This record gives sequence, C-alpha cells and structure tokens, in this order.
Amino acid sequence: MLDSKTPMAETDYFNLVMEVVARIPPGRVTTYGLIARHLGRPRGARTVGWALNGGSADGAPCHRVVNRLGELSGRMSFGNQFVMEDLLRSEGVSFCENGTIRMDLHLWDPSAGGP
DNA sequence: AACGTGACTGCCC
DNA sequence: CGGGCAGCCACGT
Repeated sequence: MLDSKTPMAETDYFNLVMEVVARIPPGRVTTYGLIARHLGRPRGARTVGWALNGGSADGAPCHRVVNRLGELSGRMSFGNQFVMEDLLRSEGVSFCENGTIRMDLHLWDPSAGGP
C-alpha cells in the first residue's frame, strides 16, 4: 500500500519508523521496542527513539509512542509531557494516577495491523 | 575505523 | 515498576 509510492531505503530507518507510528490508530499507543521488533530490530528500540528525534514529522504523532512503562519519554524533545498527556486524553486514552498510560488498555501492536 | 551519545529494553536486587 | 547495570542500533565528530 504505501510501499508503491514510498521511496524509502533501508538506511532510512527514520522513514520506516514514521510509517509505523503513522499507522497507530487514535486512542492507542505503542512502545519503542514493539516498533523496533516490527522493523526487524528487536534490540533497536533506541534507534526508534533516534528516528523520531531526528525529524519531527507531522504525519507521525510521536506522542503516541511511549516506553514500555507507558510513560511519555519524549518530554525533553516535546518540552512538556503534560501537553502529550492532554493530547492523548483527547484521543480517549486513560492515564494512571502516576501520570502513565494504561498500557493494558491502549497498547497497540504494529503487527496487529489495525484496531 | 573508533569513541561517545541517546525519545530504550531486559535482567537483577 | 522502586533503582542500578549491561547490551543493542544508528549517527556525529
């Protein structure tokens, strides 16, 4: 589907990550490790974070990407994690009292291909 | 080619 | 999921 018009190279890990992140349905979240595993790098979780940091793509709502704890790790790049939290809440995501996302309710797997 | 760095994860306590 | 240590991937210098 997107492969027919998406001229991305293997070296463009950045573009590849963006594709997966862009496929995350609203009200859902995923983890770096899940994405990395879907890309074929089960140990490349850090590389996924690097990709999002490398370029702020509007087509890739990085605010839907969190660490395995359901916590918004990109606070340093976003500026304020509260912005992401409120944004996710607007999509219908529930948060714990400690400010982390309820992964058990909103965790989405890229391999699932959809909601 | 090597070292250092970073939006991570897994294992251990 | 409280904190600490090591491993992995890709990039910049």
